[in-house]
Formats: sequence, structure tokens, C-alpha cells
Amino acid sequence: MTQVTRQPARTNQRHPVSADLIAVVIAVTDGQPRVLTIEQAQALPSGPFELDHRSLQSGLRTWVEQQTGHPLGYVEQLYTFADRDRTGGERVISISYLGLTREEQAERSPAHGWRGWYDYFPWEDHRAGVPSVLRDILVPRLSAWANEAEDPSMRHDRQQRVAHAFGLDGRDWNEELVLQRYEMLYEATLVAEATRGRDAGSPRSLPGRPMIADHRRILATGIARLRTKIKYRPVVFELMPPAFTLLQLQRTVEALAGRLVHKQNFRRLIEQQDLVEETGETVSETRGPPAKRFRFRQTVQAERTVAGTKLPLSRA
Amino acid sequence: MTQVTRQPARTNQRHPVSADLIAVVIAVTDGQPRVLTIEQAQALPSGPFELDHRSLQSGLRTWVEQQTGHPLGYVEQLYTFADRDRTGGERVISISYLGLTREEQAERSPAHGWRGWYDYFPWEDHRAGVPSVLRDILVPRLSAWANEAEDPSMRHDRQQRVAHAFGLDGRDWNEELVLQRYEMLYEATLVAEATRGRDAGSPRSLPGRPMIADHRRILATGIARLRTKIKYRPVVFELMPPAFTLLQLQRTVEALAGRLVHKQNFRRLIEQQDLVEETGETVSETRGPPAKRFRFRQTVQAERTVAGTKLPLSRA
DNA sequence: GGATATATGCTTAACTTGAGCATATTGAAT
DNA sequence: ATTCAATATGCTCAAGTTAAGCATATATCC
Repeated sequence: MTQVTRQPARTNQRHPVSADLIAVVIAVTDGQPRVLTIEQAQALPSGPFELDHRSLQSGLRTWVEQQTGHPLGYVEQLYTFADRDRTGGERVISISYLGLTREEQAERSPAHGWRGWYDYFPWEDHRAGVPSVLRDILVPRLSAWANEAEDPSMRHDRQQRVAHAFGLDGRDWNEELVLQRYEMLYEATLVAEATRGRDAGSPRSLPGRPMIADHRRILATGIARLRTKIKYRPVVFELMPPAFTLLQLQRTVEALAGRLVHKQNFRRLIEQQDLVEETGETVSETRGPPAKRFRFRQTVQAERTVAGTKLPLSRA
Repeated sequence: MTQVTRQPARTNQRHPVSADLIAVVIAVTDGQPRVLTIEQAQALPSGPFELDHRSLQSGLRTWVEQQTGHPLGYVEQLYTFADRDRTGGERVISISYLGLTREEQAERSPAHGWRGWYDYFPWEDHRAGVPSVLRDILVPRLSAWANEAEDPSMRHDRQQRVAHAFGLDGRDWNEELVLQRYEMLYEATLVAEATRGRDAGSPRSLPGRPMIADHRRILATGIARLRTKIKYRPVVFELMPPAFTLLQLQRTVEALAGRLVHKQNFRRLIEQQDLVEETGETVSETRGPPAKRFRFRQTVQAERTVAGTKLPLSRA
């Protein structure tokens, strides 16, 4: 193999654009997942990618640290999309990220603006059963939307999609479908963002706090990603203090997943994965016997790819 | 909830950048996964994001269709990164995509430049057992690299990482770790890209065809994504002709995964998922009894989230 | 002192997964 | 024609994984 130094034939005339970095920064306090916001809790933090940023991710990091005074732990890219700038005809490329930070670092202050993420998605918290806003308000309206379709096959299609996304008709509710649910509500004009700019006539009261532009959609993407990720990578620990009890860990997972887990099985799962070790201390924060405290085991193995094999691979 | 129209406080001075779209386009022919290339098979197709592109994805689509004359089926975003332009000090943002296209549309022609992806990653094809290039060349060199570390703990660490990534010492080989393996080989200067620009003194012959810039790294990302994805989303069908036998489907999956699957269990898996239905025809392409032909069932359900629950969720 | 919530160990049934046996069917080789 | 090799396809079985629940001891709250 000889070394290759030629350039690709792609450097014709370039159309300048500008790039924004948008952050979905998550922390969990008091059993509530929270997201870092600005602008009266109506926007996600975002800022331009600048010349002196070494990379996109480091730009995001320095910049979130400036705003919050706290370092971001885990950061991963979410999605990149292009909009026409609202002011000029110029293009803006938005690169969104998911960031996780520690509970202790998430003090609530007016400057930072941490908000419970279920303020924006009240239909996503199933920890205490099906949320009333879903059962009493959204499901009827979604049914109405499905049935208002002319074409019978389209009607059937909508009904199926609604039932699948929201876990109706005896189906399981799948907590990962955050984005699909938001998009379906958008399609049915059951979120405020969907009626913006047109027909300001009937401002119905709609559940969930809206955000500017497509920020709530980006937040939905971040939540969905996190709910998926906690199942195969030990990212929850990024949200935990250095030492914690298994119940605290469980409550954090439940807060993120929006549903309850089976306690004994959860402990078995955690312990058999060798992800934690006892600190030796115990604490009695609540009733009941004192709980052991654990810490996250930072092993080389911790990059364990729990490679969920869904293919019948042969071992031979 | 009132409607929000305020802008975020983020539109200060903008630093213009330019944006490139890079495509990893995959097809499978003759049991070999192939990737669309340009520049004597040393570059991935890529082109600038232009003003008249409606969105990033549609820009990519129109543009790949221009080059190949064929529509892209499935497209998903891979990753976005920023480089300093090699010519000026300006920034280039590269947005990479994974695209899948049908076998029948992947005629090989000099213009298109389809190349087997194992030309670039000969250590990734384990269908016929551990590839000789891995066993005879890379493993010894990787061991040497691990042992050349001064610090004993670093030595140990490297040995562990090598064993984990390449499935040595009785460990399972995980086909999803394509990117980790490429990066490890890069770190050990066992791929040509790692020695570029410096020390042209000893041009060792290294396995795998190199590409310009970081295109081989992007290809590795695409392969890894696809190997992960086929396990929980029915994306293989994007690569299949309208009708196919289960063996053809299996061979395609094996080509992508780089390893063999258990035939009977594969059939059980496919059929129990209700993803396919018989066309009614049979074909005898090879020896043995004629095989039934199937087609992909395009159901609403097909967006099945095979949501691999790795949390002990309660059903109650 | 009793109610209540907790920490933690253990069991069981259902389901999933990996592996292999068995049999029938065909094209190619002899 | 007969044999061989590769195939399509049905079936079984053992091992592993998961969901659920039982049980018991230990705290706090009143």
C-alpha cells in the first residue's frame, strides 16, 4: 500500500454556513430528572461554534462549563440538522449533544435554570401508573385525531400508530419511544409548537411546557437516547454521587426510565455485572435497616460492550 | 401555555464554516458487502452542502443519486465532526451518513466504484474462521506494541485492550467493535493512515487498503453501526431484492456481520418475528430441495422496536 | 409497641437461546 | 442408475435469562 495524499474532488465553491452547538444537559435530583435551560426555561443552552474551539465537543464543554461553572462528565453527540436562519436566508447547522452531570453539581439556581424534564413531557412519567394527562386528555384527543381521517385505511393506520406509540389496547408501553410520541402529538397538533405562526385563533391549552424553535424535539431526542443507553452502557453512574445506595441508584434509573423496576431483580442485575463495589459504610436515610453504600468500579472492562446479540451467532 | 416567539440569546457574531456531506453507501452482492467509492477507491463520496438542498439528508440523497443514478433507500446519520481545512485555516464541518441500497441496483461499473469492504478491513471477516492476516500478522505486531510500553501497568492495560478488542485469550470476538479495532491499529501505527506525513522512511507493508484523510475511519463507523443495527431493526431488507430465499437473507446477514449464524435458529428468529411472508414461488438455485421465496412484510408494525429490555422492568 | 417501609436472600415458572439430530429433496459426479 | 454432497426444513433438548413473588430481619415513625 502506498501512501495517499491526493485530495478528494470536492473542494469546489463552498457555501458558508454557521454552526450552533446545542446541549441537552441532564442531572437527577430528588428523584426527578432535570434539564439545563435558559430563557425562562424555554430554550436549551446553545452557542456558536467558534474558531478557537479545538473540536465540536470541546467547544460544547468549555461553553457549558462557562454557563454552569461545572464540568460535564459524559458527552455524546445526538443529531445534526440544518435550518434556514430565521433572520436571513443563511444556513445554520445545529449540532446537538447529550451531556450528563452529577447530582451534587446540579444545585438549582436562577442562573442555571434546571427544570424537571417531565414539565415538558408530562405524558412520559409512568412511575405512578398511566399519567392522568395522558389517560384523560391526550388519549381522547389522539383518538379523535385518528378518527377524523377521511380514508378508512388511514384511520386504521393512525389508530395503530397511536396504540403502538402510547401502549394502548393492552400493548406494553415502551419508554424509549419518546421522540415518536412527541412527533405524533405534533402531527395531531396537540403540542403548542405545532400551531405556531398559523391560526392563532384558538389557543387551546395543551399539556407540557413548550420551548422555542425545535428545542423540545431535541430534548425528546436526548431523553430517548438516554433511556435506550442506560440499558446497555453504565452511563447512570455519571449522574450519581461518588457513593450511593442501591435504592438511590434504582430511583435514578426509574426517574430516567419513567417507570418502576423490580427491586430484587435490579439488585441482582447490578451486582452480577460487577459494576459496583461496597465502600464499607452504611447509611440509614429512611426507615428500615441501614443500606450499604457502593461506588462505581472504574475498570478497564467497564467499557463492557454488553453486545446484545439478537442474531443466532455460531460460536464455533 | 402561551406561545413562545423569542429568540435565544445566541446570535452574536457568527464564524462562517463550510459543510461537507460524506456518504458510506453499502450494498451486498455475491455475498460480499460493498461500499461506494471514488478516487480510485481511496475516498468515500462526499460533496458540499449547498444552498438549494432542502435538508442535509436530501442534499446527500440528490447528490448520491446524481453520482450513481440510483435512489438511496435507507439513510441515517452517522457522525458530525470538525476539521481545520487542510488548505486554509477555515473550518470544515463534515456530516457523515450511512446509506443502504438494493443489490440489484449495485451493478459494478468503473464510474461507480463499488469495492468490497473487507478490502479495507481484512481483519474483520471471520466467516471462514480467524482471518490469517489477523492471526499471522496483526496479533504478533499488536503484542509487540503492547509489550514495548515502558510502564508495566500500561503494558498490562494494552494487552487487555488488545485481547478485548480482537477476541484473544479465549474471549469472544465481538463483531461490533470495528471502530475500536481500527483505532487500536491506528494507535499501534499498524494502518497506513497513522504514519502519514511523518517518517516516510520505512514504508512497511500494512494490511488493508488505506483511504484519504479519515475516510477509512468513517467507513469503520458505518460498518460498526450497521453491524449493531441489523440486530434490532429490520434494515437488512433494504439490501435485499424484492423476493429472496431465507438462505440468501442469511448470507447477506453473515456478510455484514462477518461471521456465520446457525441456520435453523436464524430461520426460527426470522419467522417468529413475522417480518417476511412467502411469495408462493420456489427456486432451485443450488442443490437440494427448492427453496421458498419470501418477501419483506411492510407492516405498520414493521417499525417494531425490538426494545431489548436490559432493565428488570415491572409489568404491573 | 405496632404499623410500615426497607434491605436482602432465595425460589420458581416462563421464556429465550445455542446446539444439534433427523429426514426429505435435489443437482452433480461416477 | 446410483451415489454423494449440499440443501430445506421440522423437532428436541439443555442451559441461560427474566419476571415475579415469598420470606425474614431490621429499622423508623407514631
